[in-house]
Amino acid sequence: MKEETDILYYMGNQNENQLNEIFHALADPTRREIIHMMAQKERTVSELAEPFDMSLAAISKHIKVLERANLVKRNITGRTHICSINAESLSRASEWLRFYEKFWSNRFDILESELLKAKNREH
Amino acid sequence: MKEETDILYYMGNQNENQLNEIFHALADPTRREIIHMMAQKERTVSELAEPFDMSLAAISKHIKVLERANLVKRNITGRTHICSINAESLSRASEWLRFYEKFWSNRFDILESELLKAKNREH
DNA sequence: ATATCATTTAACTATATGGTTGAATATGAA
DNA sequence: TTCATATTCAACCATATAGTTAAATGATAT
Repeated sequence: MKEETDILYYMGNQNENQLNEIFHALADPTRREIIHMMAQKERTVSELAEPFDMSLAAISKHIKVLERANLVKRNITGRTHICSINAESLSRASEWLRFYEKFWSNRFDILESELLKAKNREH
Repeated sequence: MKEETDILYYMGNQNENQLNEIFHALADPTRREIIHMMAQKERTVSELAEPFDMSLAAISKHIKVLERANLVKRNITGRTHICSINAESLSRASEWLRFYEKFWSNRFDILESELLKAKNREH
């Protein structure tokens, strides 16, 4: 039986796969910079490519990785593709992290209160 | 000149490298499960390896990746290595994500209030 | 119709990753 | 000392990743 605290159970497997892709997408500094650019406003592919010393094809691939992770959505109008952040995926990763941050710090709170109780019993 | 909103500037380069490693470490489901186990209590390497259908050496490598990302710290006592979460790195990644979550949703708030103003002017 | 612009696709390369097995290291116990 | 335990290290393999260049697709503009 899984415990209530088992985030893996709570989240299910599809979500697990999505986390793989989200974190993998975020692990590349070029892709994070792309997200940074999109955070301010939507951008076309060539706008996103401009600051990088890298082929358009390479950026195209990076965007695809972000898309696969659902971090970016693309709006095709004519020949230009306009990319924007999908914050839902950002928050999925964010939630995962906050869960463990909190879990771990709770552990210390509990530890601390146990120590306190023990200390009180000494007297 | 960088803007105040430029988290990359604010964070510096060392931090950037750490983010690469943190997100990369988190992109693997085995490593996330290892973190999950450690969230409850500290664990030895073999304890961490036990639930996986994988060699100890493989888990040893996974732990090393987590260590390199500063997500895990190791306490060697005799021949057993006790691993625990280092929440500081978790929160570094968490901060990064929250920054962009917030940034993006602010963007919509601003957009919305602009639309509202525009609407009011119509009357 | 043709040239140009925005972007993707395909084929290829080098390197990184995640796993394996077998040997090495180092501590603990008999 | 000898044997077992906990863990790492080294060499290897298959696959994935991040980049390249050149060609293909598809929409605009002339």
